[in-house]
Amino acid sequence: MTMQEPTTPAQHDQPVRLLIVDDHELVRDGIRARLETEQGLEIIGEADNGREAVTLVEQLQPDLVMLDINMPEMNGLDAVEEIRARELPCQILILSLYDNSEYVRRAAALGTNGYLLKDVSQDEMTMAIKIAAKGGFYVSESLAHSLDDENASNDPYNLTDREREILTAIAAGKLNKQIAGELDISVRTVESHRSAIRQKTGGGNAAGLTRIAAELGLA
Amino acid sequence: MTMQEPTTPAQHDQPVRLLIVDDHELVRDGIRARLETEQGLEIIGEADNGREAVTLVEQLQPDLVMLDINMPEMNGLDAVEEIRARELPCQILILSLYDNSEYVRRAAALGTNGYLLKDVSQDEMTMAIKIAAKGGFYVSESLAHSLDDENASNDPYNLTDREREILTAIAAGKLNKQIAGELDISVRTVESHRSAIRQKTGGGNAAGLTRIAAELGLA
DNA sequence: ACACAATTGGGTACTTCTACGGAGGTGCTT
DNA sequence: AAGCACCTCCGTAGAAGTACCCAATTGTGT
Repeated sequence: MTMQEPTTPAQHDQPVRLLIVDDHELVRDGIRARLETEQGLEIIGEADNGREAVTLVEQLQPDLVMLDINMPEMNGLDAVEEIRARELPCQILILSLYDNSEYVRRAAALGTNGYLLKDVSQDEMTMAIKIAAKGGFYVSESLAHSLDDENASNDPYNLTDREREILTAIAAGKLNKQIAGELDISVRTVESHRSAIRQKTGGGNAAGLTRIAAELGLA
Repeated sequence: MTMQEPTTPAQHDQPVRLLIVDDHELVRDGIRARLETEQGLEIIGEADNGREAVTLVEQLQPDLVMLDINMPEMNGLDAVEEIRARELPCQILILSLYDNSEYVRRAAALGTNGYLLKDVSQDEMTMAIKIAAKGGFYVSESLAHSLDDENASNDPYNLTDREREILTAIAAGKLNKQIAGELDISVRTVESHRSAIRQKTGGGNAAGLTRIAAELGLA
């Protein structure tokens, strides 16, 4: 996650050309409202799903893309992969509902330029845009914090790392046997963890656990 | 859902005093941005969860509350119950992500004044507010349509009514036995439906089905 | 009257999960 | 060194869900 050379260095007189991608018009309007008073920013387009986003990036060649993760058709992270695969030069700033450290890591690994939560303040958003436009990488305060101590992040149940890992797999509909195979441990061990998770969360059967996983942003 | 007498008739010279409730500041900003050009509207406060919403309704006595459903602490529908229980006079307009007919029905049953989806256009939103402020009831075009033919709503899997009902119960973590009890049918019948749901959706085990339920807005 | 879908219920055999119980090893903190 | 949390694994038993098969009833539309 080092400061990388911008793929398209922002000319310091040209405005930053911005593409907004979110499946909710209301959110896009919110972003517009926040940014329209900013100098040196120009919103050149909007998309409401990942597939459209890729197309528009290709057509409009924006300097910066603000990208939601959860969208129909094609999600934000997959869109990033596609954009990077096609070598379309632009900075990408992720704007997500979920403070899921896995998302953040994947986003960083894919070469995005920042990760914002949707409860971000106006000031933080404009700052993040400036940093991202210059090719830096910005994460929300709260997230940066939760990345430090890896655990705790958003977890009122005090699950351990292993338990969260297994809960994620359960929520994905995997069987204990599968999970055991993937983690290279015994089925009995998976059962133990599963049992511990149930006890900590009070989350009954697989369906209940899946809801809790979603609640924790592990979905 | 008949046209009911407004609990607080909107004086036609006084502006409508509006309280915005959504757990995402960004969405609140979007609403603000859309409404600030409107005449006869005054945003007097914001809240980011249901509990705070109830408190603010009591303190500020708004004419109209725009209320999200999915929020931490206390969800929107529960907040409506509380507001109605305390007999706080105000119109309530639900603004939700989900076009779930159950939500709409529950919202209508609780005496709200409308149900908007978050992908609502600016025009539709202002219209809905005007109608709601006068004590009417407004539903999004798309939703009104899906309420007609009860089925289909948002369901690419062609589930039947009964199957959706049972899927909802499964997602709630209920056991087949419980579901059978509540619906007063045999466990075997629940299994039959469950099996049909699995086949239609390809949704493997309980965890998978729960994810699909969430996807369909039945969570 | 007939076809069709939906709902209901069942048989059998198998897999998976759940609820108890116990235990050994590792690594960190005090 | 002792305590503690975490991860690992096991036994036994029963409950729950899954995968196949089947059929009767009801209602809807043609």
